[in-house]
Amino acid sequence: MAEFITGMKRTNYCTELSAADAGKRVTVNGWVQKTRNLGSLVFVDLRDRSGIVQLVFDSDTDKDLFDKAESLRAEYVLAASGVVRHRSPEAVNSRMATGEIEIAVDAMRILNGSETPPFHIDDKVNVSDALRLKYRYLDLRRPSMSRYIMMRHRIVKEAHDYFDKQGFIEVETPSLCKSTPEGARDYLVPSRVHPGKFYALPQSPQLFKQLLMCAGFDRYMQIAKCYRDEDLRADRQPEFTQIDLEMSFVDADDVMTINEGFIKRLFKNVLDIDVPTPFVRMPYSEAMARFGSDKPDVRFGLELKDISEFARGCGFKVFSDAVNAGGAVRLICAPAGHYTRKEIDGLTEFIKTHGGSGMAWIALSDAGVRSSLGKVLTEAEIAEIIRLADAKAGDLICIVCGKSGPVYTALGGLRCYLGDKLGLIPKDKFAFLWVVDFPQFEYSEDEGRYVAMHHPFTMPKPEDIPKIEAGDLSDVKANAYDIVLNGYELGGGSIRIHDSGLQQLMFKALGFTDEDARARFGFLLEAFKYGTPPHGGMAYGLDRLVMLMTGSDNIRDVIAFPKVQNASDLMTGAPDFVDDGQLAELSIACTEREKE
RNA sequence: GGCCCGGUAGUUCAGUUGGUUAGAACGCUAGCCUGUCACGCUAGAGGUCGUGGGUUCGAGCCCCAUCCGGGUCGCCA
Repeated sequence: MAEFITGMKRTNYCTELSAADAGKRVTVNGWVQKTRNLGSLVFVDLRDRSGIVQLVFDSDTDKDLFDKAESLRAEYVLAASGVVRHRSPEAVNSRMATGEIEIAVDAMRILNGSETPPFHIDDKVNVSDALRLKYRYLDLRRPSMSRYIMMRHRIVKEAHDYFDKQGFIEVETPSLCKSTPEGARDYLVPSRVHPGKFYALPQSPQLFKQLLMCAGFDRYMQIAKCYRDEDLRADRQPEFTQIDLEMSFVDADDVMTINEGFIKRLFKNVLDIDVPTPFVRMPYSEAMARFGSDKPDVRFGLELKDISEFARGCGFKVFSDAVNAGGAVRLICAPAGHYTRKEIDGLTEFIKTHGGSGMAWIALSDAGVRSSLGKVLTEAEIAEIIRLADAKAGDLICIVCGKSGPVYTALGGLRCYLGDKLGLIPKDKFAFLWVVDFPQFEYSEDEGRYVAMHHPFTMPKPEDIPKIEAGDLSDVKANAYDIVLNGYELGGGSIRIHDSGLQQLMFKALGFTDEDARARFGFLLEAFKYGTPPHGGMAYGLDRLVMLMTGSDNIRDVIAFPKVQNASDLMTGAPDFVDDGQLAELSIACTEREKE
């Protein structure tokens, strides 16, 4: 039977205690990490969120209390009082923060028992993700996990503090919104009082923050929950958090500069790392050409090279056809290594699963040049590729051809894969940059029209507005910027359109009829009539930011209660069926469901 | 929607060409132990081999389907 805590509340967290506290009587509250029973001497490692301290019960301990100590099991919840004392020199544990001391317990209450947990609460223990997530509250007791969650708190606090100092005001925006047409799939919420109508959960507070600028708040920020009903990834959850901000009377430089200040302060205060500013600002076209990605990891080289001009006239029809069809032939040159045929085949397989149709290769081994192109190109042509690739003995040239986009995807992916595999990536480095000058539009094969690359409220570069008016959307640049860290898109933003005429032109360019535009965004166009200031902003993916700052490789680790790949919650079982009465109330027809 | 990897004790895993009673470590239970901190020693319990079919004299192993978990491409304005 559980005992009460009355009179035995914590005086200190476990790791607050040190040799300086010797002789002091303290009370600690926490969980039993481990007991070591040596017969007439019992040690208990007690854990709270700060860490571990050792409790001792020995021959001086009252008999009943000693028996109680012997009955303790892992994860029992204790309140223990006693005197802090030095350990004898040979008993000091230098691997432990509190290894110089222990608490000689003279009073203890068992506040709760515990069944043997399904896995040991310890960072050293490997446990499957599924089990960890089913018992997330136990997983979160592990020191590394609790450290992640506590660091997340500090990061959020830094964001609040910094932007507050810069004059930003936090405003909450609605979770029950109007469904937006373009972009990600919405999570829908049925309305009870409006049969057949639905709210959508916000993909971002985009329009609300623009309207806050219209309202004159000038500088807004919010830690905002966002929802996108798309498939998950290691760095993507359906429900995620943004550090969202918007500013009036600014241009893109102002937004970038104030955010460089944020990153600088954040990394200094949380990780004690000095991030040099300003960040490199790299045009989108350069990022793609050099790294095959709009979120390049610039911690290492292994850059792409374009050999389309050579390929156009070469003897290999697959290459020349690709170029003449408007595509490209590009390569990366992997540094000296011993590339076996099996490894090369593995790389080819990688290319095929990352959008490429195949991979040609040239290996410069000591024994001579081996190549998949030996039968289709002359020796001189192969020598020319080697020259263009600037390849040296031992290098492996990987060549991919086809439509430009897939070639970038495949080689950009291969670049990161090889960079990691060859150990070229300095793991302790944080390499920030801005990617700027994004295209305003991209052509969607699926929809057979141009769609907004960022979103339809993004300001085009002023000099490109005539192109939109002329109906040529192929080469319009946006006044947009992404902040990129180590190959991850950490956030992005833009200067927004604040003029109703220009906004209407954008909607028209995107193929919305006037009725469409009015039905979906009439409130925005309406607002633009009443003196909306020029404005712009950005949003960070907070979860990704925390993931990168903690050095974790999975976004689930920095979210207290995340979802698994099929977007379900293994702990609560969400989503789940609801009863027919609930559905009826929402005017939703009952569908066939599998009965157990 | 496609592709790849995985599912064996509470946990992490091993399990040979399909062949007797499916193993190890840790954990758990009981006993012993005064300086442990990966405590030690002794003994013990613990298995629907994800699930359902099939092939076979015989299936953890082979085949088919399916569920679950992970990664990824598409997707993510």
